[in-house]
Amino acid sequence: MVKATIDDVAKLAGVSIKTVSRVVNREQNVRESTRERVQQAIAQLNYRPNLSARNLASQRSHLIGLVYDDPSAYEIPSGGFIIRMQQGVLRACAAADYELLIHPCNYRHRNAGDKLHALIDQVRPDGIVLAAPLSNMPRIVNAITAKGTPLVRMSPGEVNGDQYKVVTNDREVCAEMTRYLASLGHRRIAFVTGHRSHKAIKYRFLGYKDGLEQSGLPFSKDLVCSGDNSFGSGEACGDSLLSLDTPPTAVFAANDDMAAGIMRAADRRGIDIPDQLSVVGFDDITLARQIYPSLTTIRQPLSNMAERAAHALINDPGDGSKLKGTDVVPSKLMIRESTGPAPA
Amino acid sequence: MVKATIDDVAKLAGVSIKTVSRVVNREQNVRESTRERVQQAIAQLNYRPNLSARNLASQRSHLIGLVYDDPSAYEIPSGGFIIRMQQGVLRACAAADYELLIHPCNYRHRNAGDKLHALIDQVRPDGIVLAAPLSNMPRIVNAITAKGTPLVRMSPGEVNGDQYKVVTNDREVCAEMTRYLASLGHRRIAFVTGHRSHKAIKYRFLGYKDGLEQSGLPFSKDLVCSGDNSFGSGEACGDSLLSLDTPPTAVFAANDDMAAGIMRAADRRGIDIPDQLSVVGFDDITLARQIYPSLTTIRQPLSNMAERAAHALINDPGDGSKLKGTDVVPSKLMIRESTGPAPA
DNA sequence: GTGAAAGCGCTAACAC
DNA sequence: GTGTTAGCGCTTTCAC
Repeated sequence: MVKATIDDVAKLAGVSIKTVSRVVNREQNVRESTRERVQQAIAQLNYRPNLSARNLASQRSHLIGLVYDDPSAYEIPSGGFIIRMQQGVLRACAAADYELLIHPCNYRHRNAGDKLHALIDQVRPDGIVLAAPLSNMPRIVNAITAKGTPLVRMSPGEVNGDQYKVVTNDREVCAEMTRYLASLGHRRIAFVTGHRSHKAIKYRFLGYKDGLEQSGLPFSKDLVCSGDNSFGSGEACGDSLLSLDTPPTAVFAANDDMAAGIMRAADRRGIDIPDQLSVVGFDDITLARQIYPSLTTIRQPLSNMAERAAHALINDPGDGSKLKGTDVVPSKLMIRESTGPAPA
Repeated sequence: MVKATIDDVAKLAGVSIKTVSRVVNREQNVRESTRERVQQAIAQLNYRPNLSARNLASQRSHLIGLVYDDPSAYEIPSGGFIIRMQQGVLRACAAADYELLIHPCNYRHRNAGDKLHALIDQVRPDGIVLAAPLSNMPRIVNAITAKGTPLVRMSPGEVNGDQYKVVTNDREVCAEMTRYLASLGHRRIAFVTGHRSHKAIKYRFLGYKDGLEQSGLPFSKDLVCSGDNSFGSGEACGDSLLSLDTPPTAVFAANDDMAAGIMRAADRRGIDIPDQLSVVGFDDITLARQIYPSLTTIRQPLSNMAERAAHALINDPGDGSKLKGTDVVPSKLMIRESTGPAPA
């Protein structure tokens, strides 16, 4: 099957290639009858513009790059997080005839920036969606912006500048979850923090403190344990929190993987969830609905966030006028089976 | 930052652009001293060839497409499966300066083939890795081969023709797992089948039957339940199997998601795993290690399979001589906590 | 409204 | 070994 080119279409429609180009690119100034004739020729020949030629001539690639922390760097990559971002970006791409290129990036490597440059120079994506925690790492962000590639950051934590970013209401929703636990009668609510390099996760901790205060509960350092977002670190924190002289009756983990680890640690000790211990997480990954009891958590609208990010990139007129400001997509509580009234 | 072109490099190195091209493409017939001079110029200008120009001129894109069943089509996409394939393909790509384009495809849609054509015509990937179950659907396979794009199929089930394919030893390893259960004293071993559209999964069922026979156990239709690969269908099958007058003491599910569903159904009924019921799955997704008790399963080397598939595509000389035959990457048992001796 | 001509940055074929 | 010359298929001036 030989490919039809713009010349074939032009010949069949009896117009110049420029006119075909106009129709394909939906430009103004084409008579309706001409447009129809060209459309017909396109359909008949099953013509589709060659991306490379288009890119070469126009300096656009119709490709979006999604860059995220390389899951191979982790022992047990859960993946649900990544899949959901991909789905969001893919929705935006599908709607605009873009394709998606994925590029995991291991920020621990010296040459992470070089690899990004290779991506940008060779493929020239029209824009890059950068996921947390890479989105808060100046080295990574600069590697991209230095090349002038339009960039949207997801959950970058605190940021300077008015570059467009898509975030969620980490702090507010975590305060809400903490108040929910307090409303169930819990007075000793522990918190398991996330990875240091992930700035946005710090807001979850702040939200937890807000929630305690709003509920009139004291904050205690003893009830805070440092995790690194992994299932294993959740297990370890669970062990240490449950070994306390007066253990907590509820544990709030900064993500679901750690919450699952905590549940596992409780299971091992024969502690019943939710009768003796309530556990909550953040993200609402697939696992949250598959473990038993199912996990009360906070649904982060990752796929919507990613979709909005990609959408902004795709619809940027080129002067960057759309790529400013902050887009807040709210998260919400998902109450399931892992939480219940505080034990008497 | 203005991009350096091949002309800039040629000028700086004092050679023609063709020589630069030769160096970049590692062709023969360049004097070592010349090569070095060019390399230096490349480094100095931080030159990287423009993919689009290269593609346009050479008809190669340095892009690999990974096409798989669209997870958005499922209520709870588990994703671990997809992530692992992506990781494998990405390893092969990274080693060869290729980038990866992902293209979920919903075979239930009428226009699935059209979307694939759009991908192929516009982007012109140098090859496509096609995952199961799409790899056993003639409509999808033909949509790709009709365009002449090199294709590697993963786990296509029975196939005609000698097109290169990467598979695992489903049947043999499932027989092995069944024998393992029998060796634990189980005599009533149930099987939960996978989705009809997924041909390779049928081999798992055949392996189960082989294993029964090899262990001298009778096959009974009553102990077979039809699932569709989803967690929910596993739960449903678990319910129905555990309601039998003489329920099985072990259940073998054709994938991990369903095994997790079965565990959940058992949990609900207060049936202890593994003391009263052994459960095993297939795939070894992340979940297998995160549920409690952890799941005994079969580790499918998805990422290796995908890597081999992409590697073959990338290193295909163009005449398709490498893209023949079948590559069998063996799976292996992962014995964990969800299996134990049959109850007395 | 439409078309002609000139590239975009690279590789391929063929000269030297 | 190295350089020259044509394109690859499209978009972009700028004419008409």
